[in-house]
Amino acid sequence: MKERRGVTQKDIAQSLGISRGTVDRALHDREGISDEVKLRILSKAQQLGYAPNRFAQFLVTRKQIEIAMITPGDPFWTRVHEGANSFLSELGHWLVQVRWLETEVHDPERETALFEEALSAGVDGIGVAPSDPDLLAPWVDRAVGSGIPVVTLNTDAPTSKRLLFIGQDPISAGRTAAELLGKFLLGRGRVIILTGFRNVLVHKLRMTSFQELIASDFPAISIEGIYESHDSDRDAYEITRAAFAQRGDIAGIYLTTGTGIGGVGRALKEARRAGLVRVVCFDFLSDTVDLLKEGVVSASIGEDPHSQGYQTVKAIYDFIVDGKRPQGSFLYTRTDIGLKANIDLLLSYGSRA
Amino acid sequence: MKERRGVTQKDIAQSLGISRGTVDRALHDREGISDEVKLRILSKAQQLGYAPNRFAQFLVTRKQIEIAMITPGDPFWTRVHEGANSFLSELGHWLVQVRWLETEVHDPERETALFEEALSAGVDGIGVAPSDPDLLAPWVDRAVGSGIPVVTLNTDAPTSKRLLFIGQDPISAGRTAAELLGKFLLGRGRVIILTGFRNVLVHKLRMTSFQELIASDFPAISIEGIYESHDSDRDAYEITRAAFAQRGDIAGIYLTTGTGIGGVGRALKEARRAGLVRVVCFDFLSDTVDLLKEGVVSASIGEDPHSQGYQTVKAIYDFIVDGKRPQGSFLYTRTDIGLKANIDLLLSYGSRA
DNA sequence: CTGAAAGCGCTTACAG
DNA sequence: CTGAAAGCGCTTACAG
Repeated sequence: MKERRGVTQKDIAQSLGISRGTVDRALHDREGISDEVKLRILSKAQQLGYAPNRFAQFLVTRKQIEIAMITPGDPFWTRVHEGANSFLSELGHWLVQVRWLETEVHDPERETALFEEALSAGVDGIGVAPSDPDLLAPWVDRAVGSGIPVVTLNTDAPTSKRLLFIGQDPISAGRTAAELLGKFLLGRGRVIILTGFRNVLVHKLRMTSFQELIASDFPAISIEGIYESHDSDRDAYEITRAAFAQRGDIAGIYLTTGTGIGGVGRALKEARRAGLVRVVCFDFLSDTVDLLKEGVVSASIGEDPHSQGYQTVKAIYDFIVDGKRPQGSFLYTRTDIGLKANIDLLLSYGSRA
Repeated sequence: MKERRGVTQKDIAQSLGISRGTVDRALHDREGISDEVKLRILSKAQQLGYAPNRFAQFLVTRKQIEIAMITPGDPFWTRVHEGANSFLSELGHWLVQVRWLETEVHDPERETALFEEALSAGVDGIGVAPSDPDLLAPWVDRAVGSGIPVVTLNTDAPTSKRLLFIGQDPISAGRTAAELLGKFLLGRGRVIILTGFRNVLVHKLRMTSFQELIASDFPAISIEGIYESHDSDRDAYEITRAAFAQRGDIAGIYLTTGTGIGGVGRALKEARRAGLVRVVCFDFLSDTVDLLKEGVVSASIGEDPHSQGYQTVKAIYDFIVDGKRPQGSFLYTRTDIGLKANIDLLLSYGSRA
């Protein structure tokens, strides 16, 4: 092993014949230093290629950043948590602490209450998956206004002043689903769409981008119906059952969400169409994984929850410690494609990436 | 921001009424300490929940690990390098330095020479992608024997004493390819296989696992021929051209490698079969990306080069600093599926994950 | 075998 | 506005 030796404040002080305290003041823009001396120090620092020794800094300040993560707690979010933790390597845990505040899946009131709790606890940054973006936006703006960076993950609050959104690009996601289903159907046949809620932006975008790509690249595929599953297995079951009762020649099903697939699968099995109808949906929750392995779901599209957690903590950390702003205001995670043959690998990998 | 305060050596020393130097000796198994005192110190440390302050440690020792990475330098490997660098976050660069030693794509002599160079330069760990595993194995064993951990990435040297192999599981990869092509062909039709070299283990495994899954899950698909492309565009072109001259009803092509796809594409275009024949291949090199976007390649399977670099450095670091051995002796990266609709996202993502 | 002291590079009071 | 000193938690010689 080698020894690392860089330029120190002491080096700068000596080469200028001044004290080390003054050098520190200049470097950190602290009070009580003349402009002239400051300028000389800064240019000398640049000339020598000074870089602060982070280890010495952290040793003396012992400052620990606290980041609040406000998200639901179901299995999907467990993987987000794992991702956040993996940013905090052995060293990272000294620098950053994550405070998990668990909401229910759709409980905007609780969410704002937790947001308020985080602020009053004095956290240094917040990651949140807004279930009601408009309701949360003023809270986000308040935090950002007082210097607390907020990153939205998984779902955005686009009208707010959040630093960054991290999650899937619903348009790419819908196009990927369309390309898959189009290719699985050899470019022809009848398809139905089950969307979660028509007025949820992400569901809408996953749907319209799907329709557009089908129309342009697979004109011989017809979309026979669009239904709201309300993210419920029961509704998805009824819809699928009714659709097959009405016409038996449906060749493909596109479900814009990760929930409700259990109902689709049950209806297909009952209609003896499981494995014959091509089904494309989202996420790798346990129902989906089971149905992939049974051959009932042809493919499912992931949104890389692990990376959503990792990148959220990283973005907040970089902003607080280095004042680094992200490149754009969106960071899109990848659209992983899960098949029967690769789903186990995709799942096992997340926990250690 | 909060202040972090943990248990220190000083705390242990005071509570035992001894000096701090002695505590340090016990904690690090250094010479010159009685067993009795050592035991008392260790149990007190445990009792208080002592954890060394890494920042103080690194500040005083200023030890920097040097890891040699011996790999080719083409675009694929650039992404491996990016992955390795991303492990070295701002803090990591103080702790670890990576020395890149660039080989040619298939030059075993140069590889062993570079391996020797790394050893005599006194590096602390080595990552290598062996082009001739048997030739390199004794060198690997020599390094490991003298305490220098070696990780193979992308290609393995299974008979050697390497700490870990990081790369794609060729069997999962072949099965994923088979499932894709099988589904794209609706389970029937004639397929040809182009493999790189029959005697390269990875190519062989990607081929046989493909054949097995086709035979079991898609019995109506017939494999009409198996050819060696020698990883060359020219050979791949000739093979494809000849195959289509012989019989025009080939519905699918499986290429077990990432090189040679340019030749396949050219032959398909000339035969006016581009976009009609389903093609599945590997990696996301520029030819492949272009052909995906043109619709000539239906899907390509990636091996996550970014993560191969990241995990290699991480495994070596963990071993050297914490003595941590990996769980198993294989770490399989994920088999990303690239389509026209998601390929840009997959590529852009690597550079920032 | 054990202790006391110096020093890694920085920040933070405290003097002047 | 500037300097001298103490101290963060550790390791490393140097005494005893």
